[in-house]
Amino acid sequence: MKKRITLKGIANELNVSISTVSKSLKNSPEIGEETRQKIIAFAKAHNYRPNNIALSLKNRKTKTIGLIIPEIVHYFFSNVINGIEKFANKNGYNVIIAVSNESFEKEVLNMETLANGHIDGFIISIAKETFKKQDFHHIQETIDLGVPVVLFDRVFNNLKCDKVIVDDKGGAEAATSFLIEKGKKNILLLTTQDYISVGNLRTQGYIEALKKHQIIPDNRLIIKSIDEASSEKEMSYLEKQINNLLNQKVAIDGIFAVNEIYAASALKVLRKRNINVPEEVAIICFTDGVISRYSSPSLTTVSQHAEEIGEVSAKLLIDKLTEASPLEEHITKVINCSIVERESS
Amino acid sequence: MKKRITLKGIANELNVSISTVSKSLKNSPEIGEETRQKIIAFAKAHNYRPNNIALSLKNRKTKTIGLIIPEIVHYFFSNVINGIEKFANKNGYNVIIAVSNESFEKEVLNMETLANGHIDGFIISIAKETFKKQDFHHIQETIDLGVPVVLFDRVFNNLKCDKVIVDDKGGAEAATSFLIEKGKKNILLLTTQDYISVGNLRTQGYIEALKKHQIIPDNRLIIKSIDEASSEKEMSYLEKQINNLLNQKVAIDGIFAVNEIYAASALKVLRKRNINVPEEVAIICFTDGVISRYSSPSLTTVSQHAEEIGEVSAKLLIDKLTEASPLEEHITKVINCSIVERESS
DNA sequence: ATGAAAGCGCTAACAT
DNA sequence: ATGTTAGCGCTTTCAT
Repeated sequence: MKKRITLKGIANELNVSISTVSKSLKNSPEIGEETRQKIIAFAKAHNYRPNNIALSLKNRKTKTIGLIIPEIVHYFFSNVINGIEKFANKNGYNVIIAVSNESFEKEVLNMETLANGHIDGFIISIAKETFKKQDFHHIQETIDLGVPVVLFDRVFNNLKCDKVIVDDKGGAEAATSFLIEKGKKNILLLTTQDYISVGNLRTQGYIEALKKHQIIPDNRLIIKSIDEASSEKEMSYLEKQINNLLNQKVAIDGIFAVNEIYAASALKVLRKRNINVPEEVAIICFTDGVISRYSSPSLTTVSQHAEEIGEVSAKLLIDKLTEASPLEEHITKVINCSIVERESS
Repeated sequence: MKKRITLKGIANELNVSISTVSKSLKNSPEIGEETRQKIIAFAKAHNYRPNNIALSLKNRKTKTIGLIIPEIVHYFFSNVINGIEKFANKNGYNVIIAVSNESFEKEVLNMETLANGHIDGFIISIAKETFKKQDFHHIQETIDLGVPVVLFDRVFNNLKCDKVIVDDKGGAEAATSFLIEKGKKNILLLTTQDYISVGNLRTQGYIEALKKHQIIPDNRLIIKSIDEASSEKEMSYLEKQINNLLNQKVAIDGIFAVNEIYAASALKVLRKRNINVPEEVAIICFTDGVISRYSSPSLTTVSQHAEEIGEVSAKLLIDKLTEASPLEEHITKVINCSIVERESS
């Protein structure tokens, strides 16, 4: 276990001053050719690596980005991370991840620990609990301190910072229209309660699409899930609701689900009832994840381009960090959705 | 945008020395009650936060863990991250993530950037390409430098460090036995080529289980997938093979797949042929992920306890960092698998 | 061409 | 009880 060599170490070994070593390794023309070569050779031989911490202390730059997300075991978020990581690395930045686990307290704590010198800027997707509390002081304070912040997906409009959001309403409208254009008329919507903003937006998109096609929305065809902790419970609730509807002989020839899991629930019911997908009922859902890809039949989805969201977020932040973009101006990028067609439609 | 206040700033404002401030904030009894209170109050009012970077430079400790994984958009790995993150946070550590993307070069690069002061230790799952090259010098050098390393899942035995591995063989044996004990006799194995170590181990476990139950392994019942870049190609290859087998009227009443995707392929074929699961054919597979949970029928799986793997890895590393465990001794923890029963069996 | 010294923010041993 | 100082590793300005 040899210790990592420092400038001082090299200077001592070679009987020169620390600054001579520093300059040589930076190929400063100030230093004589011979000395420089000698120092460079020695440094290479001893595998010298500058201590980034020391650099950070001097530069006030850590070249790392703090990422705070509600959860990590999630197709959307892990893809966003991927996008951020890719772009950041390409630009010499590291990414340090903290998971809020949808908790306000953990979000605040995470920001505090990272804010003190560890990171140059934040990329955040706000926890559900924070929305419920409507308490964004921790983010506001960070911004006030001059630390650049980029919000993605779960954003709060009153915060003055860059934002990257998904065109949820537009995507939902496109999805619904897609089914209508396939000749479907009675489209069941599986969505969340209205206070969940993405669910709400997607519901709006669904209604918009119906109206555009002169279809009158039918309340019986809108099922709003309960907000259960466990997705198992949500699933069984939805299954029951769908079964009820079918038992009442309500005609359904299409289903638009605001996420994969809701679509999976529908698929389960249809399969048990021997209803053919897509011949009798076509399905489309949000989130282009593994469930959609590997279910049978595979599901047509609305892709949110999670990786792109990550890349764009990282770009916005790094532009601020490198002052490529003015610190006081803030933009909101809307990432469009696109439909990925598969067997279920 | 007020600047973050430092000890020096406080000292100046209050006309005391920096060390008086430092000591006060640490509640040192050396300092007089009155001065201390005054300083503490001032610090609080100005929202003083110590600069962690400066601390790191002094302590030679960054309180952050470097995590290097092959990919992040992956149920297993994202669960491991979750486990690491949880345990690390609880113990005051941050996690900085770098993705090798299965590339040797990126793995080496990632380690280099993080090794220079950023992190106290590494947790690594080795990239496929690194195994192909059999070049582990970057990890060896890190260990030689005295930086603790913990390897998980994809480990290389010759490296002297702590390791956390999955009991792949045991899990496969249990899975196969599980089907046998359900009365299944003709169990199809869907596995990878032998050079993929986990696939290989799981194949061994399958054969072991058959032997233990006096069943002679039948080569026709072992399908080894091709090693394609795209899982779509793999899927269609597997589907074709399974169809062939069924066309030849080879009897099959159980399927053991070494991962969810292979099981999903099988499910697809069976559904198209109207073969009932689990009545006619029971299915079990490795990886207790979302595909298994939300497919219909849902799949019985072998859970690898990814989160536990993460927690144990983090614990091993932090024990080394805090010298709770001797630096020169290395242990290998084997995490057992367990079966999660669902509809497919 | 080379080196000394200050300073980034903090701690701690050592004065006073 | 409070202050001075050195030092963590490095950069940079200002001597020599």
